[in-house]
Amino acid sequence: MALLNLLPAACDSELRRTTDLTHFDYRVLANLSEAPERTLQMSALAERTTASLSRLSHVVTRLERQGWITREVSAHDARATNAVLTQSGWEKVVATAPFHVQSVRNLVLDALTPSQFHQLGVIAGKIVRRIEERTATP
Amino acid sequence: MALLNLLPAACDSELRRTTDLTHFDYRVLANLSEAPERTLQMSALAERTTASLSRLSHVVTRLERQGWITREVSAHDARATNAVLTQSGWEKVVATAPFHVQSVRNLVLDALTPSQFHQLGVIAGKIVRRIEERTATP
DNA sequence: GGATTTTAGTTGATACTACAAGTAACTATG
DNA sequence: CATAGTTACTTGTAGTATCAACTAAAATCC
Repeated sequence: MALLNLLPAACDSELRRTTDLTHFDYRVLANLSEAPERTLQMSALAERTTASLSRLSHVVTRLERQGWITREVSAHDARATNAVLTQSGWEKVVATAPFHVQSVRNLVLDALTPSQFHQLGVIAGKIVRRIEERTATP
Repeated sequence: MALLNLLPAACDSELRRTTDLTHFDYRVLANLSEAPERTLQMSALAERTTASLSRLSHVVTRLERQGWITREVSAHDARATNAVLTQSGWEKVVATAPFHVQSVRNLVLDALTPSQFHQLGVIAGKIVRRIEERTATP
């Protein structure tokens, strides 16, 4: 429980002191930056960041106001909205990435042996799958 | 990251559907219920729940309004405030505990082998200590 | 081919959290 | 013994998250 309490807060504050992004904001931008055309449909982006569509929508609205993302209606499906990373958003990601990498390295990687780090991945995966099972069929 | 996103939310919602407590609320009440005289100084309670004093103060205010906790000034140090679990608060913990236990069992314990569960404890401990080091001396 | 359901996303109210500033009591120091 | 500093906690504010309700487009079903 201490881990769940402290680690998100720590990830956030290390990032926010230096840049002005939430850790979640960063993940949204980073995911877009890696996508083809720097574009992802909202649903796809929500899945990759494990966020609700509602939460994502609010956050994208904010990031859009800051000029890092734009929205456009999908050509194939008029219900769908694509989030597109702007040039300015791309530059933001590039500028922020080193800080993010270092905070993760400091907080997690350096604290563990390589084997423990691997184990953590396996364990987290199992728990996450468990949660997804349970929330899929209530 | 998915773990950090999903697990707290999952812990919360399983508990909130059935009872009307946040997972953090529960931890506050549970810690008090295990303390001698069902009483803890705010600072001590904050440390046990790994929360800031500010956060705790807000939450205790709410729990106090619901009649589960009362505050009293410490006899030894007039700066210090003790949080005391009321009878009604005690009953709330007793009523809630089974749900809490089962949700943790479902979400975490059942997903892992005993050895993995142990490893998770070790790994979480190392990361938490790391965070505490880093936030102690900035 | 029109009615119903599902999917995709948005929005507004409410509630929680974090940060910063403030108060009051205690301690140490010259 | 006054005063400077620390400790313990509270409170206001502003930003985020969550939930429920809503709109609109697409798919499905007689």
